[in-house]
Order: sequence, then structure tokens, then C-alpha cells
Amino acid sequence: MEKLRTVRGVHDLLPNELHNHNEVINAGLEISDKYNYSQIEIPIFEFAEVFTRPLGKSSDIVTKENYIFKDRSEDELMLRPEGTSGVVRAFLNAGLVQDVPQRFSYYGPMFRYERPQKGRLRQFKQFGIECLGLPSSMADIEVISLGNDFLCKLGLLDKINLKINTLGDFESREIFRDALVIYLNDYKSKLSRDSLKRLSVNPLRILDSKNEGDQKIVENAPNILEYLNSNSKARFDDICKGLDHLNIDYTIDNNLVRGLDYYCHTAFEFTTNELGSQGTVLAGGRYDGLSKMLGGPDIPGVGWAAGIERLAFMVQSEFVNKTDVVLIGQSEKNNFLLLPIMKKLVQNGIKTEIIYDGNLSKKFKRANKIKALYAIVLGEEEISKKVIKLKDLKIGSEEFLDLNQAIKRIKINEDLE
RNA sequence: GCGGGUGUAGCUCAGUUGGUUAGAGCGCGGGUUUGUGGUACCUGAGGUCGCCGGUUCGAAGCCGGUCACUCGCCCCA
Repeated sequence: MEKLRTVRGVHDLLPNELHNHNEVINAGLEISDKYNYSQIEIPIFEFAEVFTRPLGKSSDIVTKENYIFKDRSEDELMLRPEGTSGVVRAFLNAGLVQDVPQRFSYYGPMFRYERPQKGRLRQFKQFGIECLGLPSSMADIEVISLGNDFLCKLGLLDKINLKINTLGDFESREIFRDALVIYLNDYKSKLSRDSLKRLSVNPLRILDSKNEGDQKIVENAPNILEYLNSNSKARFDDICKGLDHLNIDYTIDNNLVRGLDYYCHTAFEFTTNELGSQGTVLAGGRYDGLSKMLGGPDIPGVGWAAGIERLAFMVQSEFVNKTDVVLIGQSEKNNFLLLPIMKKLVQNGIKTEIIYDGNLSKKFKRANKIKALYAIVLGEEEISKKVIKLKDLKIGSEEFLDLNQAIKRIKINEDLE
């Protein structure tokens, strides 16, 4: 029989790697809890419309990167490609519109049918936060500050840069877009093929093209900051001021744009150059239009999502599963006597494994392999004396003790480490 | 979706201009050790050379296709 494997771009997570993921997730949950964001969980698949409506018919995520399918009742469903739409949908369904602001955190798998690369999988995990119901620029600053603290907690701040930009409100953006198209039309013959396509579909995207020729053309293109109305301009100034107050380093990058239609005003990205071309590690922005697109009232929102695999790759702490105690019986028939000992050790919070097979030599080899700190040996001599033998595997010393004394000893030494 | 690289033991990799039983280190099993691990020594197992086809007397090595990984583009976390 042919050996089965995972599907393309979908990977197993073995203990080592999962440990790194959990470190990222736990840091995220802890810091967002302190910022008073409450964890929620939403479905992994939804009616396709939850994503197709807000993401816009032209976005890649909807046109070619989706996992879309019909279930047995012919409903069009989609594996979620991102978290924000689902969170806002849940917020609307729960009637929390009555009770704003709401602050949420979430994490879990997302799905995009893309060509896999390092840091880009078809099933990948995101950690994200959303702040709903606050139109004030203070919410933008809060959210960026939370992201910054999250990365700081992971010890990654010195490897990561923050870029921010504004897309303006919808009015400013329209005016800017028109000006940009007029400018770019003069260079139609020199634009790359990709950008030529973008010119009609999503001209703002041309601004962050990696094509050198495009970049030269873009250098002298209209600057979004000059097209902002006074409200949009004031917002952006506030955000810069807020970040200054927090001593958060950032660079303004007027070519930073968003692929998804519901974004407006603030856009930001934390990037690294340690991951090759998939350098965006945490990104987000304001999405005041989203709630309405999902059929709800006009509720503003701002948030971000971080790539767990990408961050875990940078954290890379070595995971050692350290066993506290192994239980070794002299012969197989003593194994039954080891069960209540294990139970008692576990109740005392001690990580325990019974080694069932082999002679004593093999059992100690196993103990060594799993990096056990202590061995408790139970043989004929111990049974007749009604004690156990506690061996410290680091220094090799052995002692006859009763079980309660042994537990005490193990716990004392654990605390010292 | 487009372009480049790679694929040999569980892992990291050798393998000459195509030549007969495909190798190493680590890891794994057994032993030196009948109540005791780590070190050392001895020894053993493990490979349809990613898969399919072609060229050839003969293919791990050449050619075509395919799958997977990887790098860049696209896009994004």
C-alpha cells in the first residue's frame, strides 16, 4: 500500500514546532488580556458570502486562493482565509452592537490556496485582535501598541520594523486614486505586466510593486498625504503623535497599501528581513466599512493579525520535554505496584513515566534518553522493607525512602531549578 | 498562476566520465554488564535512489512527464 501523506502546503506539527507555536500564542493571549481584549473562537468555515462580500470580488483571496465548496445541502461554504470578517460577523450576530466598544482576540487556522513557500502555507495559523466600535484614532494607537508589546514580549523587536501609512477616508481615497491613475496612464507602456492589470483593478497596489521599473515610476507619483482631507490628515497626525508618546519606532511608508477593500485610514505592518520574501509578520489597519458590508450598522473597527508560523520561526526556542521521575520495577510483575505510585506522584504535580519493558539496564537507558531527573526503583528488597529507592540520575546517588519523603525531596529540588 | 533549485537509510549528507553486492556520520536494535543509565568498545537491522515512462548491453547519475519541498514573482500573516 502506498504511504499516505499530508496535502500540499498542509503540515503536521510535531511537539518541537508546536511548542514554538504555543509560545507565540500564549504571549499573544497574555498581552492582549492585559489590554483587556477577550478571547473568542469563531467557526473555521462559514457561508462563503461572509468572506466574498467584504473582501471584494477582485481580491486574490476570493478569486483564486479560496477553499470553497458545497455541502450536502448545497450551501456554498468557504474555509476562512482570514479572521476579521468572521469576528465582525459574530459580533453582529451576538447583538453586541448595543455594547461597544468590544475588544476581541482570537487564534487558529486559516486557509488559502496559494503556492507554498517557507512562511506561506495553505493551512496556516494567525493570532489576531479586533477593536470594534471606536471611531477614535486612539483605538488605532492602542492596537498598534498592543502589537508592539506582543512582539516585544517575544523578544523580536530588534529584528522587526514598523511601517505605517494612511489610506485616508473613502472620500480622500477616491480623489487620490483618480490622481494616481491619471499619473500612471502616462507610463502605461513602461509598467510591468502585473501592474498594467492592477491599473484598472486596484491601482493603489502598484505603489508597493517590487518590480524595479515600477518602483522608479512610482517615485514621482502623487503622494497620498497631499490628497487627504482635513479630517483624514488630522487622524494620521494623531496616530504619529500617539506612537511618539509611546516611544514606538516607526517609519511612514506612503507606498504601503492594503489588498482588502474594507480598509481605510490607518494601515501598518511589522516586517522582518529574516524570513526571505515572506517578511510581514504582523499587519493590520482600520476597517470602518466592514460592518456595513456584512449587513450590520455602521460600526468602525481596527485590528491586526499576526502569522504564527512566521513568528514561531523567529522564536526558535529549543524544546526539551523534561521528565521528573521514571518508575522502574525490578520485574514485570512489580508494574502493578508502580501504578498507585504514579498516581500519587501525578497528584503531587510531578511528571512521571512508568518504564514497562526490558531489564534494569534497558530501563535506565530509557530513563536517560527521556532526560529523567529521578528514578524510583521498586524491587524485592524495597518491597520487603516497605520503601522505595530514589535515585538522582544527575549525580547517581541512591537512597531508601518512603514515598512521601521521596515526593518531598523531588519537589524541593524542582523548586531550586 | 509564472520562473529557478533540490529530491539517495529515521535525520544530515557522500556517491568520479552511466558499469555489476549503493556508502558514511548521527540515531535505532542487540551485546560487553543476572539490581543500574550517561562514556567506551563490539555487533545488527534499516534503501522500490520521490513516482512514472524513455534512451542504453547496462541508469541513483542522461532525457521527458509527474508529485513534493525550496527560492523568487504574484499575493499576503
